[in-house]
Amino acid sequence: MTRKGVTLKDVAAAANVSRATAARALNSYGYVGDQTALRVIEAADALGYRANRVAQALRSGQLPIVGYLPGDIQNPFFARIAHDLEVEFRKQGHNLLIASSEENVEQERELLESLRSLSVRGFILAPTSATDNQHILKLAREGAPIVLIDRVSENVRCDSVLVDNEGGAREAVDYLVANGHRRIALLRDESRIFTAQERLAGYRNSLQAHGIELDETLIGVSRSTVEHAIEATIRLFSRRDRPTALFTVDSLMTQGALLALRSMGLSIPQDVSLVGFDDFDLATFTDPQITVMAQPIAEIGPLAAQMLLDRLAGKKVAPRLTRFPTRLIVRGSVSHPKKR
Amino acid sequence: MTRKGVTLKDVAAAANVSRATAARALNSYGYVGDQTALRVIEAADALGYRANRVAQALRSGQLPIVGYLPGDIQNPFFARIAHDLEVEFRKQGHNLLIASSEENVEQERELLESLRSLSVRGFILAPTSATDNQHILKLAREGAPIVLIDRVSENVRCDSVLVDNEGGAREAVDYLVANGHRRIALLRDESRIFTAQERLAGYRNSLQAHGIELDETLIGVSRSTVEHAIEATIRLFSRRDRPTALFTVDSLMTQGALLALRSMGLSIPQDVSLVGFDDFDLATFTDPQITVMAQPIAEIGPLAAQMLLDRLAGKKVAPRLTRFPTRLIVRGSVSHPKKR
DNA sequence: GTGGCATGTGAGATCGATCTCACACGGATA
DNA sequence: TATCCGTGTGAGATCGATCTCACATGCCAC
Repeated sequence: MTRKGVTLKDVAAAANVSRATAARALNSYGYVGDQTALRVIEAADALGYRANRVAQALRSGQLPIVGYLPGDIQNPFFARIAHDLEVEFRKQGHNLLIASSEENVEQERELLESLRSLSVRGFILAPTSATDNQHILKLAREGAPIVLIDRVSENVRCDSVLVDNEGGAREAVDYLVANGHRRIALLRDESRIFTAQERLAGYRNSLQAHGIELDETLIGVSRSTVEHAIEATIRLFSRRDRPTALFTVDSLMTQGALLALRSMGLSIPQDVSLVGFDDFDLATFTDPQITVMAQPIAEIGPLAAQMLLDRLAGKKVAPRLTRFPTRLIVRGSVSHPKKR
Repeated sequence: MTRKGVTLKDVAAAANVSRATAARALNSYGYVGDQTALRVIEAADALGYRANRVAQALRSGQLPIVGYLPGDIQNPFFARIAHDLEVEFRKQGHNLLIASSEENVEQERELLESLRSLSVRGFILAPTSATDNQHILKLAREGAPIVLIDRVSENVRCDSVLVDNEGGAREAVDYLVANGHRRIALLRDESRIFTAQERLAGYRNSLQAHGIELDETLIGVSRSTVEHAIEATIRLFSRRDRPTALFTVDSLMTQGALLALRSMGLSIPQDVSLVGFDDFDLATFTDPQITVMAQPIAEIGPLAAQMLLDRLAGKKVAPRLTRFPTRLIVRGSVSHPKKR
C-alpha cells in the first residue's frame, strides 16, 4: 500500500535506455546524447520520479541529514538556534534531525551512537559535560564533522561557537559595582555545565578586581528552572543582612528571581538591583524592565551552520573557535543601594 | 577521513560463519546453533558492531525517523510540542526530523516531497493551509501515516489533534461581555491559517449570542509577530470611540497588544480589558497579570505521538479526531468598563 | 586503411542488511 | 532400506542509485 515509488529502473524502461544512461541524464555527468537525455528527463517528469535518498545514502555512505543535539529544545535559546540551523541547512538540501540530550551524558552518548549508525553527515552539539566526553572525542577522532555550540568539550579538536561568558558576567557585575553595590549575590546553575562555570568565574574576577571579598554564602545554586530558582532566591534574600544586588546566570533563573523577590515584597530596583545573563522577551514587559547581558543569539546558528557546511565541503583548516562578545542592555532594574 | 564502520560481513568473518548466520544470531530468528550464536555475538561485541540503519532502511523501505512540520519551531507552542514528540519517539527508537514550513505552502510541499524520498515513517504536520492541500491529500492517499496537529486539512483522512478554538474564543468573549463590555475588539491572524478562522468564528458567535452587532472596524488583522501586532493594536485604539476590551488570538499578538497599549498610555484593565488566546510565561509577570484562554499544550504532543505510533504499528481504525477543551485562566486584566 | 580519439551506451559490481532458497546432516518412521 | 522430519548453515538475490568498466560508434589524421 505504502510503496509506490517510481525508481530509476522505471524511468530507464520508459525512456528505453539502461539505468546507467538514465542516471547520467538525470545527474548530468559523463557522456549522454542530447536526444537521449531529453527523453529520460521527460520520462522522469511524466512518472514523477524522485531519487530514493536512502539508496543514495547507502552508496555514498551519508545521508543529507545533520544532527542537532541541544541540551533542551524547549529552552528558547536552543529553539531559536534550531530555527536558524534549519533554515541554513535547508538551503543546502540538508534536513535537520533534532535529538535532545536533556542534559544527560548517557543519553547524549546513546543519541550520538544512534545518529552515527544513521550515517548523518555532521553534528551540531551542545555538550552536556566538558569533561565526561569520551564519546565525543571518539567521534571527532573518527573524523565526523562536529561543531560545538554554547559549551566546550575538553581536548576535542573541532570548530566551536561560544559566547564570552566570563567577560559578560564580569561586565555585568562590574556594572553593579559601578552603581555602588558591594554585597552582590549570584544565582547560578549547577556546576557541571560549562557556561555556568565560566559565568561564575566572571563574577569572581569582577569582585576580586574591585577588592571585594568573595562571600560564598552569597552564591545560590539551583537547577535551571523557574521553580528551583524561586526557592534559591528566597534562601538568598531571607537573611538579615541581605544582598543589595543579584546577578542571575540565565533567563529562566532571572524569571524565578523576579517572582521570588516580588513574593517577598522586595521591589526592584529600590530594594534589590538585578542583572540577568541572556536577554528574554518578558524582560521588557516587567515594571521596571530588566537590565540584562545579551547574547548575540541570532548569529550563533548561522555561523555554526556555515562552519559545519565548510567541513562537509571538505575544508581542511585548524579547528576554529569563535567567541562572541556579549552586550549589556541597560534598562531599569539597577539603582544605587539605599543607605542603611 | 571517516573510518569505515564495522559491517556484518566483518562480524561474520570473525565468527567464521556466513553473513546469513551472523544475521540470524544477532536478530535472533530462524535456526542458529547455540555455540554459533554465542560466537557471533561475542565477535560483534569485540568489534563494536552496529547495524547500518541506512542499509536496513533500503531493504525495509523505511527509516526509523518521523518528520515533524510545524509552522515555525521558534513559536513556543510548537517548540514545546517538538520536545514532547522527541521524548515519545525516542522511547520507540525513532528519531525526530524537524522541518519548518514557515507558513509557506510551497515550502511545505517541497519538504513533504523531500521527506518522502527519505522514506521517513510518518509525519506530524501543522498544515499551513486548510484548503491548498493537494500534496497532503496525495500523501494520505498513498497510505503515509500522518497526524495533523493544531489545524485541519480538508478531506484528508487521517488522525488529528486539535484544540476547541471556536469554543475557547467564544468563552473568552463571553467573559468580556459578562464583565459589561459591548465594544470588544479582536486582533487576529491572517485568515489563511485555520486556527485564526475558528477563533474568529468564536468571537462572532459570542457577540451574536449576546445580541451585539458585529462591527467590522473593531477587527484588526496582522501577521503573527509582536511587531505587526503593535501596529495593528495602535490602529484599533487610535479612534475616538475606542473599544473597551480586546481579545487577541495568540500569545505573540497578546504581547504586541500589551506593548502597544502601554505606549499609548492606556492602562489595563482601567482603560482597556484584555484577554488573550494561548497562555504564555510572561502573562504572570506583567502588572496586572493577563487573563488568558489556555490550551492544554502538554497533552498535544504525547497524544499525537501515540496516534502516529499506533498507525506505524499497523492499527487500522477510522481516522480519530481529538479536540481538547480550553480553559479560562482568570488573572487581572479584565474589569468593568468605565462609564463615559 | 589503420590507428587514435572523442563520444555514447549498457552490463555488472557495489554499498550493508536481510530473506529466500537449497542443501546438508542426524534421527525417526514406514 | 527408503522416506521424512527437525535443525543448522551458506550461497545468492534483493532493495535503488551510482560508478567502473568494456564496447560500440563515427570521424580525423597519418
